[in-house]
Amino acid sequence: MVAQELLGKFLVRKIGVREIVAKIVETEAYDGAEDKAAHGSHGKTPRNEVLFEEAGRFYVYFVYGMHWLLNIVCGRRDFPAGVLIRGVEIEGLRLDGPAKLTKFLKIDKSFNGKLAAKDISLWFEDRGLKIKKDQIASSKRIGVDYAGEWADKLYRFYLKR
DNA sequence: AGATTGATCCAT
DNA sequence: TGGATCAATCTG
Repeated sequence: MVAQELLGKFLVRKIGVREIVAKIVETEAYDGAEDKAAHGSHGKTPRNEVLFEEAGRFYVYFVYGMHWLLNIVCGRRDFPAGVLIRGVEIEGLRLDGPAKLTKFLKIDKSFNGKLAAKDISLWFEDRGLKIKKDQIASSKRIGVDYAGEWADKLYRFYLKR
């Protein structure tokens, strides 16, 4: 599952001459049109159409009138699966909360639909950090109580401290 | 626990 | 057109 593989990988954001390297420490998986908690479960709309694209693109959307959330699309084409980046660690500073990291990294809708790559100053790196299975914990996803049985799935993954 | 905030969606 | 909803955060 992609959500677990992303833990321990690095998200790199270049702002001007400065590169911010953020270790991914918390993710949530949203798995296809069947997942009632996922945006893709209500069909394709202008807002979520990026989710239906191929893997490797960013899906950035706005909620609660003030927060940008960063997702990476990881399903095949026309299968709306994505991983929400919920937490990162930057030089020992832990940013827990999906809107905190987007604010810190200056991520907004201009990244929506873009492929992760250096030419948009936002990309992933595998720096060879090995994550053992027993360092990964899982739990129910946050804020999706309305999703019925899907709200109880253990689709949230994070590195133990 | 409540206020905040605005894009989006669905019902009038 | 209008009101409810929402993958969140802050303050107290």
